[in-house]
Amino acid sequence: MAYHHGNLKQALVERAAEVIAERGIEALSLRGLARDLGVSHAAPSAHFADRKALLCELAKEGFRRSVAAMEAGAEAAGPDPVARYRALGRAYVQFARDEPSYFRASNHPEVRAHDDDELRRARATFVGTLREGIEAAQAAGWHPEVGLETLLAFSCAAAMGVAEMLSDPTWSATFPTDDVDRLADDVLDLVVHRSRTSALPALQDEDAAAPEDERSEDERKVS
Amino acid sequence: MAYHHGNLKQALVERAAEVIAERGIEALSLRGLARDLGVSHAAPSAHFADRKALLCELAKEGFRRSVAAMEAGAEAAGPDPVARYRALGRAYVQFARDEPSYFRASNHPEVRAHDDDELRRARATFVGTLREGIEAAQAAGWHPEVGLETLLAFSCAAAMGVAEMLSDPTWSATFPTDDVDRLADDVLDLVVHRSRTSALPALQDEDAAAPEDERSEDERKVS
DNA sequence: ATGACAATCTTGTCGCCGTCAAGATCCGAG
DNA sequence: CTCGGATCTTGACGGCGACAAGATTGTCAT
Repeated sequence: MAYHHGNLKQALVERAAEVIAERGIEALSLRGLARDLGVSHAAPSAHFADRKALLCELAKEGFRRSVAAMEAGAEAAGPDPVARYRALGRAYVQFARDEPSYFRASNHPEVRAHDDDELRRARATFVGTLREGIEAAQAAGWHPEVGLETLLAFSCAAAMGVAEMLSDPTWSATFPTDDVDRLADDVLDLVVHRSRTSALPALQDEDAAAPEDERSEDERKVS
Repeated sequence: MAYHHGNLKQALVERAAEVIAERGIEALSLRGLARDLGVSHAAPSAHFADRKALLCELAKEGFRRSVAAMEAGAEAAGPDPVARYRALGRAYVQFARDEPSYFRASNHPEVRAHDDDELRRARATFVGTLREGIEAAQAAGWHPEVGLETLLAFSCAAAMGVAEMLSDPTWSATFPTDDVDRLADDVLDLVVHRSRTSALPALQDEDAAAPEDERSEDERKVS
C-alpha cells in the first residue's frame, strides 16, 4: 500500500459529497473522511486547513456546477431572452435536486459566513449569470417598470427559496405533491410572470405586441 | 446560591438566542451555555435530551413568533385581503431581521431534518397562516388562474428566500443596497404583483367591485 | 548519484464537546 | 414524615478539531 494516497484532495471532496448526501452536512467530519479513505486522521490537514475549508471547497464547486448547469439550460432554451431567463431558474432548481450535496454546501449558513475570496468570486459569478439573464430579458421588455437590482434580489431570493424547498424532503412533505417537476414549473411561471406593463408578446402567441392595450387578454381569464 | 437554578430551561433558550446572534448556530454548545449560566456541564440534559432538542425548541419558538408577527402585520394592514397577504410577507421579513436567532434556528438544515411532532405542527401552523392569507386574497380575485398549492409553494419559497437574503449580511454585501427596507418592499411588490387576469380592485380605492370590468385599473398601474 | 527541499502522510497529544451513568439535593404529594 | 419525581452535580468515555514533530516520497539542482 502506497504511502502516498495519490489524489487525496479530490478523493476527500468526492467522499464528502457522498457523506453529505447520505447523512447531511452536520455528520461530516475530517476524521471520518480520513477513515473512509484509509488514511491517518491528520492526513486531510495537508489539503484543508480545517473543516470549514473543506466545506468551502464543496461550495465553490457547487457554484461552478450550478453556473454551468444554468448556462447549459439557457443555451437549450433558444434565443428568446425571457425563455432563457426562465431556463436559468429551471436549471438551478434541477441542479439543487440532482446534486444536493454541492447545493447544500453552497447555501449552508456556516459556509456563507466563511470569509474567503475565491468563494466570494464564485458566488459573484453565480449572481452575475443571473444578472445577465435579467438584463437581457429586461431589454426584451420584461418588467421594464422595475429596477435591475430589485429584479436581481427577487430572482435570487426566488431561486434560492424554490431550490431549497423542492430539494428538501422535509418541505416536500409539507406540500402534498406527487409531481415535483410540475410544481417547479408552475412556481417558476409565477416568478417569470410578465408584468402588465410589459411589452412582451405572449409566449405561444404570434404577435399582438400592443404596448398599452391588453383588454383582449383580460377577457380570457377565469374559466 | 440556590442549588436549583429556578428557571434553567428558559434561561438556556434565551442565552442560546444571544449566542446565536453573536457567533452563529455553529458556535452553540450545551457546555458553553451551562458555563455561561453558572451550572454544571450536564445540567441542560435535564431539560433537553441533546443539542438538537435545544435547537428544536428555538425553532418552535421562532415559528410561534413569526406567526404572531405575521398576524399582527395583517391586522394592521386593514381589510383588503391582498394588502393583508402582502403584510404577511412584510412582517416575516421584518421578523427575520429583528430576531435573527429564532429565524435562523427555524430554517437551519440541521433542525429541518430533525424529526419532531411539535416542530412539525409549529411549521404547519406557519404554512397554514400563509395559506389562509392566500385563500382570502385569491377569493378577492388575486391570481385566480393559479392553483392554491402552487401559490402556496411560491409564497413560501419567496418569503424564505427574501427573508434569508435580507437578514444575512453576507448576501446584503453582494447587493450594494443602502436601504434594505426599501428593497424588501420593492421585492415584495414583485411577489404580490397582480396577475393580468386578476379582477382585483386597486389597493387604495374605495370600492368599484366590478367583477368583470378592470380597464380602469390597468391605467393606474404600478407607478 | 546525491543531497537539499517541499509536499505529503503518520503518530502523538491536548482540550472541547456530547453523552451516559450514578448519586446528591430539593420540593411537593400523600 | 417519608417517599418519589424533578433537578442538578460529579465523573468518565469516546469522537472530533487542531496543533506539533517526525517519517516518507518525489523533484530538482548540482
